[in-house]
Amino acid sequence: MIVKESTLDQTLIALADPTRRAILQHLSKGEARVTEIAAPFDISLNSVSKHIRILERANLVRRRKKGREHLLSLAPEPLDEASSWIESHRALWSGRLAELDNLLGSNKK
Amino acid sequence: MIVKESTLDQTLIALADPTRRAILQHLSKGEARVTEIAAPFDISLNSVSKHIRILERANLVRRRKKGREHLLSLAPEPLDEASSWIESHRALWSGRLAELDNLLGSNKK
DNA sequence: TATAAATTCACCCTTATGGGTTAATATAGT
DNA sequence: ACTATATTAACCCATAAGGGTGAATTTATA
Repeated sequence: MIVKESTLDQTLIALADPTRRAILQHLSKGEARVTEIAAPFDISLNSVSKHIRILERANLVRRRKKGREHLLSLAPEPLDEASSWIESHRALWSGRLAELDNLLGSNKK
Repeated sequence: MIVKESTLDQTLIALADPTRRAILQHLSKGEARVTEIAAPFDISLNSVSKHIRILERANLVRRRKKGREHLLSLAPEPLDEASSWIESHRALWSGRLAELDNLLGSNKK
């Protein structure tokens, strides 16, 4: 049973797919329509549409409608949380391992 | 069809689950057995075992057997790749958005 | 108004996740 | 040799992902 489903979860899930990372990279060049985003991929427009929904769920992408076109743009804020989680743990863990290596090293007879 | 299945994918998938992040956090205090890791959770030992397998698949956790006990320990290296992907894109995107804000700001009559 | 374009919706299929339970395996200890 | 412990294996179940197709919806345009 899912209790909370944090935004961090959704962000990491969204980033854990190469197609979605490519979509984000495309959007880093500026606003784009769904069809434009889909063009480089040889999967259906529909699949791309679903990937976009997952990116929206994670608040990594925003949509604004202009007539029949849906214009997508980046919203990088969620990356802050993901980045800080990973970065803080990375620092902590590397530190602990280094410390452990020291202990083992100095115990070596 | 999955073509490559990068280590970055596996790392992000592994991190995108709160149970697995909690396991990593537990392991940051040092090597531990599967049973010890499972204790704080009210899910079955078996479920925890599966989570650990996913962490191993991402090379975030290493296992060494000592008799009937399996001792798990952290291997933080994969975090480097994840961190650098996110961090570099975060920087890029925030930059672009700031730039865009500037343009819009200066165009405002 | 009729048609074309841009998207999504509603389905289908397959595979993976995350949970469970009940064996099976391997090792420790008596 | 038994028995208990630590862990995985082999299943079952439900749900979500990731892909597809074809219809529906909305808006632009001839």
